[in-house]
Amino acid sequence: MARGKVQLRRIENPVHRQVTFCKRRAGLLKKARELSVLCDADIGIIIFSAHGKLYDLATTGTMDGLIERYKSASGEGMAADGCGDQRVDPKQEAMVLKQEIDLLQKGLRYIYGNRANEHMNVDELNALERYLEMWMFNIRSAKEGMLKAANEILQEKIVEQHGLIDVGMTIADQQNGHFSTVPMLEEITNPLTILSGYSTCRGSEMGYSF
Amino acid sequence: MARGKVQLRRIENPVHRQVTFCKRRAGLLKKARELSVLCDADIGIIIFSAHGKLYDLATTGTMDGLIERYKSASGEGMAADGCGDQRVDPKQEAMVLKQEIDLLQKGLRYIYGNRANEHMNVDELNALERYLEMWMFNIRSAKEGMLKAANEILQEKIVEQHGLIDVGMTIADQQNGHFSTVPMLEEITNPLTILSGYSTCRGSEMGYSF
DNA sequence: ATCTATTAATAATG
DNA sequence: TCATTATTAATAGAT
Repeated sequence: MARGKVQLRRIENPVHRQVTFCKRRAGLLKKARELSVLCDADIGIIIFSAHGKLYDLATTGTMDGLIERYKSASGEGMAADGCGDQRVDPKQEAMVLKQEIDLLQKGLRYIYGNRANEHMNVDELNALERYLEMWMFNIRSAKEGMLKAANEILQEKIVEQHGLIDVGMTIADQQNGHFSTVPMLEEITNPLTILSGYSTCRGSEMGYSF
Repeated sequence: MARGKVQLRRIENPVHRQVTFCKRRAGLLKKARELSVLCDADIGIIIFSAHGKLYDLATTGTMDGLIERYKSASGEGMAADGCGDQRVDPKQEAMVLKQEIDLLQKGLRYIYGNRANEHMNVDELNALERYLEMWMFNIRSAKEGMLKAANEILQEKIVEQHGLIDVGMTIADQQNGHFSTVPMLEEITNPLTILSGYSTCRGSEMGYSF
């Protein structure tokens, strides 16, 4: 994509190769971040340079979390369960949650000390910040008592867009045998998980500041 | 890269989002293959769609192989801490920390669990909110610190006197449009534990690289 | 590291 | 889903 077409083979000149590696590696990670944000995907990338140096990216949670999720997801594909919708799979949901908790815990450790051992990169900090923004938004919604109305709108939106009601609601229904006639925070969708109802409430757009 | 600039936020229209996901996912994997071939790199990519479907790529061997290699490579450099962290009273600290984690966990359960019996009262919500605010503040400060360090390396010239704050403000502003106040380092405290101090973190210590 | 001439990717559209 | 194309984005080569 530049002065001259590129041949799809190993670049022999070591200097050129190194330069291209840096540039394209940056480009690849940028693309991954964009895809993650634009399409609500969770992406992990592992890159070993020719000399064995590691570069990585996890757009959600930590790489370890993504790896665990990968192992469980890739392992189950060929076995029993047939063709259920994976969205509602509690295991999947749990893996996502676990990843996010991993990140929160990592953030805790980072903030509390032992900084020498904790290397959070900008991406992880950004992810953590996004989670906190959403979480805070939800808390404030609860406090302001606006949740009920917001929730109804949100649920309608979700139902019409995905034809799906969040898992938690179903579980709560089963556990309690009934559902509260005055829904409060129970109905809010996963605050840390972008794949659920989070659509109109980016923290950065809420106009709060401190 | 097409008719109209793209905004870096979640695509709301589900159809557009799905189409973009397919296209950009293909593009990302293609870029990864190219980088791998051109520069002799070993690359693994894990993608979970918003619906939890897994897509992956391993340019060399298997994903499991890359994962193993990743684990051994990232595991290095992790040593016992032992660094003289000046805590006041470890037991006191632990108690405070435990209380705060309990609160966070309760908040998590509250938001995630959809349990009618898990109602947090307003005081708890307020406390949780304050924690999150401070946490977020520190995260943004950390990001700012990284950028500032990077900037210093780049410019190799440090602004004099109060000029340093101006630099911080500018960078922070560019990073997130909603940064209302510029932190002064003296004021930054541990987000969850107000007792403990805050030590500035150099960006160079934090695996910041693009 | 930066700068551009080019190619490559892709958003909108059919 | 598949093809087209007007634009933007990425980047190879040069500095």
